[in-house]
Amino acid sequence: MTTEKTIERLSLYRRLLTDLLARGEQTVFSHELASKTGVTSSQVRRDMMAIGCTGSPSRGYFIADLLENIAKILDAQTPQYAALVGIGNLGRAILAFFQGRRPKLIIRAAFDRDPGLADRIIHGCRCHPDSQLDAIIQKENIQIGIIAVPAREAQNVALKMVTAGIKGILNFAPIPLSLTSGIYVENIDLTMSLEKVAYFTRQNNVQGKESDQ
Amino acid sequence: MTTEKTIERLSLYRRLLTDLLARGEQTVFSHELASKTGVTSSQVRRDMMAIGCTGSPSRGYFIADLLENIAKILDAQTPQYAALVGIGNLGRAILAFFQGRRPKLIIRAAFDRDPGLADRIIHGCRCHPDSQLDAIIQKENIQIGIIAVPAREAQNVALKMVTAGIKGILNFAPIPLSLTSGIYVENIDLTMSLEKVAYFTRQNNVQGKESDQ
DNA sequence: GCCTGTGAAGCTATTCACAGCT
DNA sequence: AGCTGTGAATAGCTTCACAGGC
Repeated sequence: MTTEKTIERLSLYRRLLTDLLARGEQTVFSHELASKTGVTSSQVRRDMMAIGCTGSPSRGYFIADLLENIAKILDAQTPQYAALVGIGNLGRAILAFFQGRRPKLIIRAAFDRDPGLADRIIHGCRCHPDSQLDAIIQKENIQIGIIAVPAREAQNVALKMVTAGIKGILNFAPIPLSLTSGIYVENIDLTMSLEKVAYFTRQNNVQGKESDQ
Repeated sequence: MTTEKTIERLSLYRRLLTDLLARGEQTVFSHELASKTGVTSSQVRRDMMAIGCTGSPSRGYFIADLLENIAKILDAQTPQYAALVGIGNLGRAILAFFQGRRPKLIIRAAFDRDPGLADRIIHGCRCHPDSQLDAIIQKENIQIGIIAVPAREAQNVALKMVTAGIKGILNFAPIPLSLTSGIYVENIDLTMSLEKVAYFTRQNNVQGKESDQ
């Protein structure tokens, strides 16, 4: 099975490979991809194996082939839709990030408590008042939720999402959500990440721990 | 030694524990903390062991004791300063998140290419033009950098940070930075995270993989 | 009886090391 | 000579399971 860590690396490889292809490269060796992404070349070869790609000792891997196989794993056949809740600075940043990036993964609706935002279009995504969350998620067949509201509202929003039929959540609120199992939750916790950097920066100063990637 | 994963959980525990303490709780059992954070109770006990906390079978752990020991690990003795580069939506969201959250971890300066922002104060943090990056990082003894600029500028900003003396970086740009070793880099890659959620949401639908935390 | 503390076991992820190919 | 593909080894992380204490 394709594990969580592998999926993360595939997403990373894809960006690098897309770039290489755009520059006219046709093939790539495992050690090249490795040094650009900060993993080892064995790791790259293992990952290529996992997605059923095969290279040749003389040329390495065909970039187009890799991209095709990565897409087969990462992209849905039919488009997947996501809904964002919380159109503050963070929400807008997220919309900007994804705008038209992946044809098979689209943020189709955004919600906010502030009714003043209703019907505005931000980075190509239509805004709605909170109250329509349930109806629109169901009507538009949205399966992914993105939570970008303050901590105290997050649990509540998550429950509403699940009720509306959402199956996976990307949560930016710095609290663990408690939901019925069967819902995939990915947490991005900015506070935690900064504390982590602060910690390892100190260790660095003291004892010279190596950089990652 | 205290590993990366442990540090992440400690940050999480701390938030939960702060909350519990504020509600008047004095003690907590490993399984309570476990269910609130989505880890197992063995894991909690292991982590408590790692930070030198000890509980009693009848009462569990003293919350105040845990918080003190967690702070001993996560917080610096003297304040640590961070600098943010890129005051767009993402940058502002980050500033809002951290404003006064941790007395020992302060975003002391923000930089942007847009000179129109110079000398404004956003969420308590003073903005500066790009050109002063080097001087201010050195003068203010800033050791942590936060990169919230578009992908194409990130590598360049990172190099400038390192030249100015920064030792750890929190990178939001969706490309791996290549830096001299000895600099700790933590990447937060929004595109990757959303692709990951999309992937596991699909798997969920197909075969019922369990939710994490 | 229900908890903590922890050695031992089990899992997962990564790296080693080398046979085989070109 | 330098690369891929991969079994075997290693390292890292989590859970099991149970002794010991309240």
